[in-house]
Parts: sequence; structure tokens; C-alpha cells
Amino acid sequence: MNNDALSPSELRAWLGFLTASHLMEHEVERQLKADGGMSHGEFEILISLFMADDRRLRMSDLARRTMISKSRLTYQVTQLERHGLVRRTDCDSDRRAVWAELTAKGADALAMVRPGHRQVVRDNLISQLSPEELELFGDLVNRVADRLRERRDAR
Amino acid sequence: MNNDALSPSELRAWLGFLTASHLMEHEVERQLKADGGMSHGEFEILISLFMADDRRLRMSDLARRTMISKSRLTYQVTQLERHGLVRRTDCDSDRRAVWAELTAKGADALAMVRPGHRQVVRDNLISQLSPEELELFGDLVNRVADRLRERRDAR
DNA sequence: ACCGGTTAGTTCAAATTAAAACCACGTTAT
DNA sequence: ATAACGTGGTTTTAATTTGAACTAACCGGT
Repeated sequence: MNNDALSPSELRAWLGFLTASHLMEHEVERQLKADGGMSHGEFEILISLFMADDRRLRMSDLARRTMISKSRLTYQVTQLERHGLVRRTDCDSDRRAVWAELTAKGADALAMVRPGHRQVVRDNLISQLSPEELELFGDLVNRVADRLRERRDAR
Repeated sequence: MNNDALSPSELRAWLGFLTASHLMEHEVERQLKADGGMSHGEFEILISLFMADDRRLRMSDLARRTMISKSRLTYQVTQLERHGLVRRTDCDSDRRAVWAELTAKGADALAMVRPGHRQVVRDNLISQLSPEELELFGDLVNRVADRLRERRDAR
């Protein structure tokens, strides 16, 4: 395997990626906190539930979709439940499992922050890319994501 | 301002970006912990010092380059110092300032971990992109990063 | 029915992080 | 000088995150 230093182009791509994701994360976090007092993690939980059938998911599915660890998810869902945005329910078909379900209040909280969230994505990512670039960018990042998932699951 | 939902292409780009950065972060974190027992944050501190003149930087410069908050940096540098990878020194020209300097042991720790780190970047990012794509990808992410820095500094 | 191996989810302790308050020093203008 | 303001860095406290250990329940084969 090649073990030389990265070339300037490689380094530029890697550092740019790192920086962009870092800054984007900060910006998303800032907006969500400002507009709705929620963290990005909480937002991802809420939006995942919102998108799901019956607006509910089992904890483990929720963890997979949001890429949040089990213990972290337990904590976050407990917080959300405490604020009334999510409700936990037992699962009939599997007594180990737990449903996390979006409440009406949770849907409202989500509606409150979504416009600003979109705005952040548009202002900082979409607006910087031409339609063709956007298409290609989507290909590239998804290719990378697929690769990473592969290698992770092979573990 | 447009406030419609994101288009499928926009969504795909955004979610792919989010997923890729999330997974990449995990993978980098995993490798650094496995090969050298360090976190990504600590690695970024060490590598920044390694690259700097005289292998040292003032805390505030270090914070800027690594995008680590002041208080977090204080904590991390204290940890690194505790393990002997970094040393703190007073700054003559400004008595408020503090130099963080890479020790020989710190350089060794870095050397220990760098090959695996490069491998992770190559295996998951570089290898997925053709040379032309890499070039363009670098352009795009740096454009996004620049945009985010602009808006942040305008705050 | 029962054993061993998984899976779902929570709990616990320890480590890390965020955010605000704080101290000391530098800078500028009066 | 000195007041007012900004910068560099640390401290403090509370919140969050991690990772391992743990409980309960499912599943396949005997």
C-alpha cells in the first residue's frame, strides 16, 4: 500500500472536506439552538421520526438512521420525552423493543426550526454549487458514504 | 427567500455530505484511538504544532487552526501535556500568551499514528474519486468552507 | 424444554464538551 | 496617567458523550 504523504490536491480535498463539515456542523448547531433550542442530534431524531411511517421508529432503527450510539440515543430521547416532543411506547411484537413516537408538540417544534435549517443548507451549501456541480457533488459524497458504510459493516 | 422543501438532488447532496462526514469522523476517530490512543481533536493539535515553525503555536492560533473552542483547547492541551506530548511555555512578547510546543515524545506519537491516518483518508475518500473528481471536489468543499468562514466572521 | 449466542435497550461511571464568568495583560484615546 | 475596551487563556459548572456492563427477551439447534 502506498504510504507517501498525500499530494497537494489530495490534501486540499481532505482538509477542505474536514473544514467544511466542521463549520457546517457548527452553523447548523447554532441555527437550531437559536430558533428552537435544540441540538443537531435532537433535530435528526425528530426529523427521522417525522419521516417514518406513523411517525415512530424503534430505538435501534432510530439509532441506525441517525448514526447516534445506543446510549446517547437513550439519553437524547429521554430529554426529548421530558420536553414532550417524543413519547416512548412498548412494542407488541417484540417485548424488548421500544417505539419512539413523535408527538404533536414535537411536530410543532420541528416546524418551528425547519425553515431556518433549510436556509442554512441553501445559503452555505446549495448556493455555492451550480446545478451540475450539485449533481456531481451528490454522487461523490454518497460514493464516499457508501464506502465507509461498507467498511464499517465489515467489522 | 425561497423556503420550499429541498429538491431531491439538493437533499441527496446534503444528506450525503452529512453522512459522509459523520462516518468519516467515526472512522478517523476509530483508527487514531486504535493506533495511538488519541482522539481526532488531539491529533489535530499535534499535527498543527508539527507543521508550525519551531513546532509551536500560541493557544489562540492553535484554536483558530483546529477550530477548537478556547475552553476545549485548554482541556485538551492539558491532557496532552499530562502525557508529555506537548509542553506549555510562557511567551516573552506578550505575557498573556502561552506557547504550546510539540515535544519529541509528541512527534513520536504522531509518527506512530500518521500512516494509519493517511490510509483511512486514502481508502475512504481519495480512492473513491478520479483525479479530475478529486480536483473538483477540492474546489467545491473549499468554496463551501470559505462561505461558512465568511458568514461566521461576519458575526 | 433448554442452552448458547444475539439483539434491544438501559444504566453507570468516567471523560469530554459547552458556555459563561473570570483574571491578567495589552491598546487606544483622552 | 488612566479609563475603556479588546484579547489571551483559564476556571467553573452543568450538560453531554462514551464505553463497558448489565438485564431482558428473541432465536436456532438440540
